[in-house]
Amino acid sequence: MDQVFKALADPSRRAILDRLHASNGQTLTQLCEGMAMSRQAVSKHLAVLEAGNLVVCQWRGREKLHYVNPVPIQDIYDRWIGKYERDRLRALADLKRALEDNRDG
Amino acid sequence: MDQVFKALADPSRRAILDRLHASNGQTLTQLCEGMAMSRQAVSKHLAVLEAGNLVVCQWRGREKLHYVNPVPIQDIYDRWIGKYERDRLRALADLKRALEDNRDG
DNA sequence: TTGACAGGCAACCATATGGTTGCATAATTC
DNA sequence: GAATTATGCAACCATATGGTTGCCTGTCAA
Repeated sequence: MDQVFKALADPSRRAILDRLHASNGQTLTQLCEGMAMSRQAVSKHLAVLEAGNLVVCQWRGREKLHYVNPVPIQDIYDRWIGKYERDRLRALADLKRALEDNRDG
Repeated sequence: MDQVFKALADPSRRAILDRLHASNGQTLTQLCEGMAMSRQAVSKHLAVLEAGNLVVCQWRGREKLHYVNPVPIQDIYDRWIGKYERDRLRALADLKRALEDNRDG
């Protein structure tokens, strides 16, 4: 779980995920196009995404195809975001009450 | 948005959010209890959470009360995770097909 | 009014991170 | 089989990050 959050923390990696989301199964070279950094840098980012299981690879000859794996993102929602969403109104009410208490006192 | 992801990337900060989620409106000193690090470290983490607007503060005398703000988390879901969730089945189908194509070829 | 308490600021440190370059290896293609 | 293409590995570098310690300020209570 930590590796997923870590992987998502970098904007370049989120950009890579977005590109794969737009067109799944791209090679490293394809992903490098228009990425304003060296192939090695992109490769490292992909390694981090793989470590977080956000991207899954498939070798075809000398090409490495990259696919988005949506499962960890779903997990983050289920185990983490959903929990906060559920109590969203309560949290906002807490904030509001704190502000009001302060105004009164 | 980037600051929100950055804030969520650290396990200590997620722990702080969880503690506030369990009991909202805690002071710095309260949050430090059982946190295996100095007050300054916790204070820095809270500053990062505030920068990402995940935590909102309210001064009461010499005490600083901390409240979870659920809005950025909701935003992440709306603008980011939801997008991937929507195409989850398609992405999984992509993966499956890639594996099968490889098996055939 | 003096001491204790809650918190902030600044300097410092070790390690993690994001990036680079150079070279090596495996698969194509001519 | 030789050149090209796709990728990996390793060393290196600057900066970001997470942590510490020491000291300062403001508030509350005896």
